[in-house]
Amino acid sequence: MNAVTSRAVKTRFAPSPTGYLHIGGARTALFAWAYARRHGGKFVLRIEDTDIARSTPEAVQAILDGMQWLGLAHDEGPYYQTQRMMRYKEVIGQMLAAGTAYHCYTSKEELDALRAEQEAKKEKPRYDGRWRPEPGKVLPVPPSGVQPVVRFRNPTEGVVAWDDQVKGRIEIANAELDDFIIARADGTPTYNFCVVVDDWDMGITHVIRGDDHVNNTPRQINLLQALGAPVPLYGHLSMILGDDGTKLSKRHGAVSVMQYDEDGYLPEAVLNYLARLGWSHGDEEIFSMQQFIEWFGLDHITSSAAQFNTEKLNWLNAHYLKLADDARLGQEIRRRLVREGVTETAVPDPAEIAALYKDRVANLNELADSAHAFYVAAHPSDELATQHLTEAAKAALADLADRLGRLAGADFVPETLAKTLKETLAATGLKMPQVAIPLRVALLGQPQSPAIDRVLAVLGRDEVLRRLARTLS
RNA sequence: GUCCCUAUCGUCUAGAGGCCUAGGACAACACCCUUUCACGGUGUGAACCGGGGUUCGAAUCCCCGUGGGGACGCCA
Repeated sequence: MNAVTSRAVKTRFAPSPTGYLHIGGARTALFAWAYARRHGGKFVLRIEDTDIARSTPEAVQAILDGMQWLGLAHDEGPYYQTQRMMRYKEVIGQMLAAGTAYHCYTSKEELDALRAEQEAKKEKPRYDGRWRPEPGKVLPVPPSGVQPVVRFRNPTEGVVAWDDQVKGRIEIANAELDDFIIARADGTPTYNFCVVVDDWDMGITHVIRGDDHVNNTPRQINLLQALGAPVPLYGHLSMILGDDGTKLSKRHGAVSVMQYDEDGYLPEAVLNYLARLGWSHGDEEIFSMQQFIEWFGLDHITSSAAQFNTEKLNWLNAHYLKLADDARLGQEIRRRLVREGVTETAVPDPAEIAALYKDRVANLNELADSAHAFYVAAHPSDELATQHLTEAAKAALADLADRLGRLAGADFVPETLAKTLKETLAATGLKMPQVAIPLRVALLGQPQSPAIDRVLAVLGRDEVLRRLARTLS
């Protein structure tokens, strides 16, 4: 057991605040979080905001909001890289003194020229080491008035290798790497350097991150070794593709996790979906986060990219909706109706409507839409009215209204209502659908609804009679 | 161009050399249930990228193609 694995597990999620928390970031966070929970370790949130031009406080807040909505609580942080500049400068100073880093005076223009030249020769563009000190090598004279960058003195021979916890062993020749910049001319440190110092200082044992960082890993390992720091274990998660199989972008798919809230998804459904995207535990499809934590491990993570499938998310959402507490759903209905300007939602209790509809809708917005007609009487379209509210139907509704009017409010329970309905059927000689469908149109403005006796019960005596009277007048 | 990763039903995946006539789930379709529409239940169709090896035996191991993705920044 090496120095890293003998330490208590500590993972991190390290987004850069240049936008919202999207679905790919959310899954990375979920896996890192679950791994820490699984092993009784700690989960760190670190905001990588060294790109001051692109980082915004709004984006930081958006990430925090997304994490909170998903319930992925961190144990440490959030740390901000912009608040750790002193530490980075200190380490850069040490590396310069130790000779593991050096000043480079090559200008951007010279670098561009070098790159163009290499590309013309079909070579991999890389820094040529012109300012790299070597024994016996005479360095150029530093041009006056030029602020140098600091470059890492990367090993030139051998290979960097690590056993990726999801992809298996990966080896990269040092010859493929160049002396990358760790501090810009203005003195600010760059990404690969900050990550290394942070992972070291924060005692990160398992770096679980996106696939796009595989190429950074050998550089980071070399840096860690130059610093004499322990090398954490790495696990690289493959990316999530959009619904259409192409890379997620803002044009399609790469929406904020908060958009899922907006679209009526339950966080537990999104979490379950994400957990199952690129990870599996046999045939298990539906499980709680508690169960997920027990099962989760870095083995059984798929190493190829996964395509996002909204249909399956919808299915999971519908499932969790059926399980959800009525009062909670009532709150969600209320929240959405208020947004549409429907503020009178005391009677009927939205929780009762939720109970009526939750096993027939796929998301909270559909639930709220269904509830809408209970608070705001909807006039059926002319088409529906001519089709369903025929003279015969109206006669039956009149008969029913008369019978319902004789019931007390307390008698408005499904059993009694079903019995009353049958009395009307007997009196008119009609079949159930011939009365129930016009009744739905009259009450809710649409020909489909849950069991009509339950709808009548939830709507209540006064409202039912009022709406029937309006239809019959 | 160079380097790295990757490849099972339309989609997410199971599969660790014989348990595979390739399993589950979403979606699709059919039927059943039904007071409408849903929900639900039952069932059907649907895949190992191609070519070479290794082996008594390959979806599984190796190599080569091909497809897909990523990286090659004084971005993160």
